[in-house]
Amino acid sequence: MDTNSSNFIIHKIEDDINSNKYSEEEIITRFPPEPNGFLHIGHVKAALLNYNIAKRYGGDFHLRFDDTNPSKEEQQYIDSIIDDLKWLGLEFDEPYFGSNYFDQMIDYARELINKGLAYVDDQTGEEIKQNRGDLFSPGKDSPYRNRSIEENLDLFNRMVDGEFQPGEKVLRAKIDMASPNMNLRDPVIFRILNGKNEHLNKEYHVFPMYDYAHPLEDAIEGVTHSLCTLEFEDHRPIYDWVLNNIDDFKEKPPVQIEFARLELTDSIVGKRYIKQLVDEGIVDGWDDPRLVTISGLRRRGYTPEALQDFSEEIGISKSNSKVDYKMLEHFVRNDLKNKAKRLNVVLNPIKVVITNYPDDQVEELEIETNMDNPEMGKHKIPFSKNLYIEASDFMEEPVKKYFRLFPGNEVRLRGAYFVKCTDVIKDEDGNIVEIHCTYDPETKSGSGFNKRKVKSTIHWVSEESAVPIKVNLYDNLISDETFDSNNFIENINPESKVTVTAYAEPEILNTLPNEKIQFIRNGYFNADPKLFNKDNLEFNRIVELKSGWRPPKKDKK
RNA sequence: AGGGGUAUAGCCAAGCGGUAAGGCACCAGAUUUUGAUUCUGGCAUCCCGUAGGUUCGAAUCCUGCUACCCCUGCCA
Repeated sequence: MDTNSSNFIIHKIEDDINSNKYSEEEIITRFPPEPNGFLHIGHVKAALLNYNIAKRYGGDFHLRFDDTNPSKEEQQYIDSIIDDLKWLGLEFDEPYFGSNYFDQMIDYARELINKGLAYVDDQTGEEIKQNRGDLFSPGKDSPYRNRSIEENLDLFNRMVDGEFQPGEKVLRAKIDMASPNMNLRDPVIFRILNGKNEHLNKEYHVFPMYDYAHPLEDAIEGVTHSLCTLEFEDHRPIYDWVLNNIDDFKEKPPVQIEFARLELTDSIVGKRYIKQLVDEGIVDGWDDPRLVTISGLRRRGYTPEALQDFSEEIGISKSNSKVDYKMLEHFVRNDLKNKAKRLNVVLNPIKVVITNYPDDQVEELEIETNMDNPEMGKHKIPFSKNLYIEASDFMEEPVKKYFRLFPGNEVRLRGAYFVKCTDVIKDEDGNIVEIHCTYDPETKSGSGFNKRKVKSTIHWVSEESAVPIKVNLYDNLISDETFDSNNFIENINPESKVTVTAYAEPEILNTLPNEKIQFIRNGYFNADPKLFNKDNLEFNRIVELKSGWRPPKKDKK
């Protein structure tokens, strides 16, 4: 299944299986997003990691919404997360919700109070902060730290009942105000928020904090291995503390294992930053094709297979790293090369006239839809006297090693004939208006002609039958060097999206929404399902083709 | 009285005491009706952040050092 199987996480799990702590089928993993935004490529890595581990052992995988902060969470995010994960290819039962366990969490808090391990603190937020100390000096005990169990219980019950205002009181774990680990300096475990839990449709006056809620959510669901990102390493002691102090779970608590989050060059990964782009209207929405959100990548035309392969290949480790964006692009190309229709589409046209071709003749030529995948069959393409070719496929004064069209040179028109450039027609300002060529009827595609060879094949469309289409050419939103978390918005590439009108062969009219098409020599494109309409076709470029040759830079003086 | 992590090629990443997998990128060549794809070869020649140590043998074990990342929300 997964090739990169021998990593440190698998080792730990395998140890647990070999020592009979768990049988293979008992392994349960979970992917726990907070529903406060859309999923992105980083979540793909995390979700797939958890999912593939559960699959590997025949255990269970849970999608669980970590919805402990009602002020940030919205139904639209829950919906999108489910949709995106299903699209990615994950299969799971009804999602779990952390908020379903609020009543149990409140009960467990009473257990902690009864054990003298939690207390109600009346300090203000500012006082708590002051007394926490800092990285180099210990904190000070709260004056309320030694209240009696009875008083704590009474106060907590009144918090739960809604007798107090937000900020008035919190419930804290009684651990160690002098711990070198800040997370252990009596962390707040319940705060007062007079919010309605939308999902449960029930009023709550206290909401649990992540550090308290997460281990309990895992334990309640029977999760065995709780995989999270590196920044939670310092939280592992509190994770363990909570479970070791609750009788129901102290026997066989889940273990937290951390791995490095995904970073990608030339892109903005990170919900916080993506949300800012969306909120400020810099992109069109969470599914803007320039974003590395799952929905953005999907709209751009990326496939689930490509994301899965990518995710597999980047591996899992604990070192902070930044994966080259080219790696992602490689896996879409790789997935699409045998799936996409390959059509002649001219992005930047220049007119060609075949001077020795009959004026009104139109030939219906047959052309393979994907030369590397004969199963995709053939389709018809009309050929006539007046054509468009790609401007970059012609050079009036060719540079060395240029073997496309130039005066006196002969090339093949893909699926048609050899043509030789005889003339270049210009207007009074010296701009090229059209290129005149002659064709050789003997060289018709498929005729087996082999008396002479050409060094290049170029794509074309006939002027009369060309279908104008709208094409969005995307570039990265930002370059790796310009990413600065404080003011990255200033460095957004204004040309990250450029829309051009292109000319396509008529076969494009048989395109379906979301279908992938390779525009010969111009890369892979996706029929944007959101903008798709038969009278006004719009495509997004997924990724460019690799090019063994690029036109030389404009003369640098 | 700070604590917790991580260092293997341009970028990811295997490796778990027996003599540096794989992928991306890149380079060279072959095939090619897309300068794509495909194929072949080359890409860490006393080397695994660094300095020592243990060992017949070290990227793997030990010690010191250095660099980078995370932590002082009633966010997750």
